[in-house]
Amino acid sequence: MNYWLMKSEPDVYGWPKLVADKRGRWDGVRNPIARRNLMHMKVGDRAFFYHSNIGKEVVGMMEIAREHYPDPTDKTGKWVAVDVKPLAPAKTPATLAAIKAEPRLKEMALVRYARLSVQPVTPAEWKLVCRMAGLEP
DNA sequence: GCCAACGTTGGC
DNA sequence: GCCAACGTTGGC
Repeated sequence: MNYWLMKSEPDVYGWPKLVADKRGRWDGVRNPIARRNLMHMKVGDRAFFYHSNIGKEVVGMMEIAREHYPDPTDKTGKWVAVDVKPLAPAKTPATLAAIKAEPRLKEMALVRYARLSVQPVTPAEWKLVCRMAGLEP
């Protein structure tokens, strides 16, 4: 199983909306590296939901529910979307500040490539962030 | 194919 | 609101 982190601005599409919807489409990604990551996702992979801009914290855990398919919001046919399902909310959201303060998370893509909206997470990083967020890994 | 100008993301 | 980092565009 692979682990990921996906960012969304909560005032555009936030965790509570995904929970209410029970399932969501992760679309609108327009960055080649993020696209490559989307294309590597398999059903059953886990992903953190990160609130960018407002909150700046990991607020929950999701599961990939459908592998990549053409993004319906994209006319060019170049970009892809995946479907996600919420699994569990963070009991104590893991903030960017806390993640940056943890030396073992120095190499995390969230820290190193701040602008990448879909990023891989290593198993070690996954465990640590889960612990910080009060999530079952 | 290079690179300057410009646009966007996202933290602060 | 600012700006650093980075991606994209377009002239050459």
